[in-house]
Amino acid sequence: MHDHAPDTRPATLHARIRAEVEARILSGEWKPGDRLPTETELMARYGCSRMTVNKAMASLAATGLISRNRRAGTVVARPRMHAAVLTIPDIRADIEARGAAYGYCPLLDEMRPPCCVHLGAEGHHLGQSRFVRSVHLADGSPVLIEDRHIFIDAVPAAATADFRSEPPGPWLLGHVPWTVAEHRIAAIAADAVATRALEVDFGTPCLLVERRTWRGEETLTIARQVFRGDAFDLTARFGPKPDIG
Amino acid sequence: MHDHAPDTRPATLHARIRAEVEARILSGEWKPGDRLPTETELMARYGCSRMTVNKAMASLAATGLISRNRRAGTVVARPRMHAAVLTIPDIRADIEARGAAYGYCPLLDEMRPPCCVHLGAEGHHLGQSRFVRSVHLADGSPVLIEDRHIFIDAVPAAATADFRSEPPGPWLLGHVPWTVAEHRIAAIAADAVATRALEVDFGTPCLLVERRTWRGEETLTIARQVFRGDAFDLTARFGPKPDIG
DNA sequence: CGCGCGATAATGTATAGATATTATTTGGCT
DNA sequence: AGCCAAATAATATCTATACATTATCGCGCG
Repeated sequence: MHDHAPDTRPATLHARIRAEVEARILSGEWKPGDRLPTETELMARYGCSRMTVNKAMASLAATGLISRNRRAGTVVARPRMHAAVLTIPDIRADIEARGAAYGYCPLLDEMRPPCCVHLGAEGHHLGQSRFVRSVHLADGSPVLIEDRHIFIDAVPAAATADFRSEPPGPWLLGHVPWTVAEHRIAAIAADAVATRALEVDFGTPCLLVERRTWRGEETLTIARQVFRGDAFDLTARFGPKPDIG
Repeated sequence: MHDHAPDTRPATLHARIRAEVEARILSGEWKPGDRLPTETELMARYGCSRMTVNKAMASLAATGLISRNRRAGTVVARPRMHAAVLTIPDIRADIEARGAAYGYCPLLDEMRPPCCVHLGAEGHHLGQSRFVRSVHLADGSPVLIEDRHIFIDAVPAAATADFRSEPPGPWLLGHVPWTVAEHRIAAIAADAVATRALEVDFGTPCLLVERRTWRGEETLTIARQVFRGDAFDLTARFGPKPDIG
């Protein structure tokens, strides 16, 4: 019987070196703290130039699987579970992936006067904002209520954008380059607004995602999304696996 | 007045090239879809070798800020907010960071017979497990209840470990190399167990984090953590910024 | 013994070239 | 026009070498 399994070995040399070193670490053959071969040794073992070895090892170091130090050499890093890749839900794609029909329904759309938020010690002036409250539906039943502020000083085009059929989230993603986003995730009880909009009982547990997006120092938008607790959850996956570099 | 601001410009050439290209993208000067200079052009502009330019650009491509194609050239990628770095709470550090005293109290500790979980289509046999239910406290008041299974086949040492004073989480991190972890985050209502252990009313919204950790194909441990909704939340930050490569 | 200082071993960066790969363009043939 | 093949332009990879940087080692001196 022929072996029809796909050849998963990377085609390029540096990727192959990386994969093999990675495999030895993940299999436990090389344990955390163990010293691994020097670039010169690997260069001899694979019969390639040091630059190629370096590329492979630098990539492993970037993912945090190994730790490299001049003169001291390279060691297998101690596993730390401090960060994970969180998949931000693309609401529409998520809903459609379950085979449900996506719906969007704006409830409020108005200009709000300049306001201040307090971040730590200092207040931050944010200027006038466009405020849109909307509900996202799966097969007609509400799943998410979103309160979004878009700050006009930072995103002038938002003053005239049409959010009657397109939600502000995708519009922003397509129009505005951003640099940093921060999310806060919490469990809250449905308040009066959420109770009505999501058609749940008062006090029902809901997942709250507060997202704030910046470009440089400038706040572009703040979104407050309340998901029906029974309808949505987030998943995050972390491993040294994802190909970086 | 002297400028005492730290020189944030990267010292190395490829990092400088990357930073400058990145800055032009983030400032909006080069917009999504725009074609950017070829490696040969950048090489001339910076008076360096093509390898150096390549390193800078490959790194930007790795973070997803640009998209590169042979022959077609390099273009600014459309911003996608699909992933973020989620800081996994180190409960103890978190509690102590707020100036509270950390406490740990195991409630149950027993061996459980082999069990099966169903993942998608196929059932997965997991074998015998050690089960530890514990409460984590801040200044004496409960903040988190954790149900943890550790599978003996995968982690034999767990059979004899002492979890009376050290929680299983840190013990595992220190003893067992893992490769992949997956988290599911949801909002749930406090059930009977949580109500008692967390000293909250029945039905109170709580943040649920289910964590499953593998080494290769082998499941090492499954943890189900229920946080008091009013006491804890998670934050995730994402930007193209973090230095990779 | 302990301290400092130079040698050394490892990684980090950069260069100039070569070859490989791949998508596009172009030109020729029907 | 339409289609296939060759030229081409861009990135991708690799080599061999050089020099820079830095933590550690080991030796000599007080």
